[in-house]
Amino acid sequence: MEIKAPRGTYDIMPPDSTKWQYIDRVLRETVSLFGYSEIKTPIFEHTELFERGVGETSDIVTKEMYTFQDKSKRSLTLRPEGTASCARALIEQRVYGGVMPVKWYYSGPMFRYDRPQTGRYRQFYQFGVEVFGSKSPYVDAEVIILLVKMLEKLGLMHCELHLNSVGCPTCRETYREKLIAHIRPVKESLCEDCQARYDKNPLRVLDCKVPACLEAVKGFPYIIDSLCDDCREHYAKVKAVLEQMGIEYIQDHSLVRGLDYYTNTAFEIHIPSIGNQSAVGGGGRYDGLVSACGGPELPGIGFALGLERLLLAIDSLPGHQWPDQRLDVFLAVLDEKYNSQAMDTLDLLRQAGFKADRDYNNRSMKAQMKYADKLRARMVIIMGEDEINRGYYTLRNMITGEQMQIVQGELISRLQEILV
RNA sequence: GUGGGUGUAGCUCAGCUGGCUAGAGCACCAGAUUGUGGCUCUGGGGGCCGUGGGUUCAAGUCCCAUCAUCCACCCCA
Repeated sequence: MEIKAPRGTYDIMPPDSTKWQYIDRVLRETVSLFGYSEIKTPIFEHTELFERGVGETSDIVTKEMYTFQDKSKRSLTLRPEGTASCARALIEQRVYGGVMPVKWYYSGPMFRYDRPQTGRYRQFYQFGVEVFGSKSPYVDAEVIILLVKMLEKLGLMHCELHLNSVGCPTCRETYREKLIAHIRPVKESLCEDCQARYDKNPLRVLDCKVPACLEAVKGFPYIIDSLCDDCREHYAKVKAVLEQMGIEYIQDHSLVRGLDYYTNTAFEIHIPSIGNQSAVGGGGRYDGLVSACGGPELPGIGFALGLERLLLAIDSLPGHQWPDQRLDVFLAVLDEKYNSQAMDTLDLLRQAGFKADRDYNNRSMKAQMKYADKLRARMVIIMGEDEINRGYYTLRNMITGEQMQIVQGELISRLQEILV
């Protein structure tokens, strides 16, 4: 019986792994420019952290978590997202006692028991940022600017930024009443799920895609018209800064985040060309999170990018070329008896900073040339009987086909001339 | 959790209404070129036809189940 990777998981293999390295590198460089530092948290946490931090009524907590008991009967859960762990670390390490705000980023696997689909897996990869300790709308704007910049650096210039404000608990309550009043007369025509949402979390009726529901809620009141003075001002400032920076956005009145701790600014980035799972990134402000996790009242804001979806989006870019992986030098060794010289030469090449490799399977010259071609070597050094006896190297340029003989002492300097 | 599609060589797939030793292209290995890659030609290795059961003289082909995978809903990144 062959053992396979569990449902919804997959291996990232060469050559694809270089794409992942590339994406991760570009994202890290970009957040670093904005002053963010990396945080690495455990991949599993106490289940209670996610129940409190993500929201007990959310779909993630109620049906998508990988929860298990360890040998001491602790209930642990593989992290379904990154924000709760950041909040926990902030509290546990007493970071809030220091310089504010703190700006963190993380990158790694998350786990949700979902039905796998295009751009959706049970173990998937997210890259996220969090800022704790500032209420400034400029921080909201900076985070969104950063998000757009990260996508631009990956060549994703044409993304849809959806923006909304979900207000604070006070204005959300006012809005909730207005919305309920609007929906009540048409409640019977809603889908089953929405009838349940009507009682528990009516805001979520707004992002239901069932045609009957879309029709029923038509003309619904907008939450941004119910915001209190503070929230309205905050939102206006965020939008003003985005406009100043030339970032276009779509006011999306039905953008309601699924996680309970979000306040004020909410945003999502969509790339429609990758299909129905088009949200590549999303986030918002969560001023209630840290206290909900048992810490002090401390504002926060952040977002996460789905790396599988980013990769899909980059792949769908017309004419996009991933950076290619080439070998600088391949060493063709024509007889096993030259192995010890070959290892010295390899060492020399690598010390000089060249990506160098050789054949270890005692293949024929022809097979080694083919192998060098597969490895996309730019140069091949041939070490055969004549070379060893007379103290020179034969150097073949695999791109131009030129071939030359050089004395041993000049190998590195000649390669540097050719390859740099 | 709901609905639909698909499982045949490492990969992409063909195999009509059940009927000889199951095929192609690509990839891999070797040779043509006994010290030279990409092109061409020749040859070779490699399949319990996803798994289990059933119908039949006979199943890759039909039926059931199961697993996996893909697509959509849902949810989200």
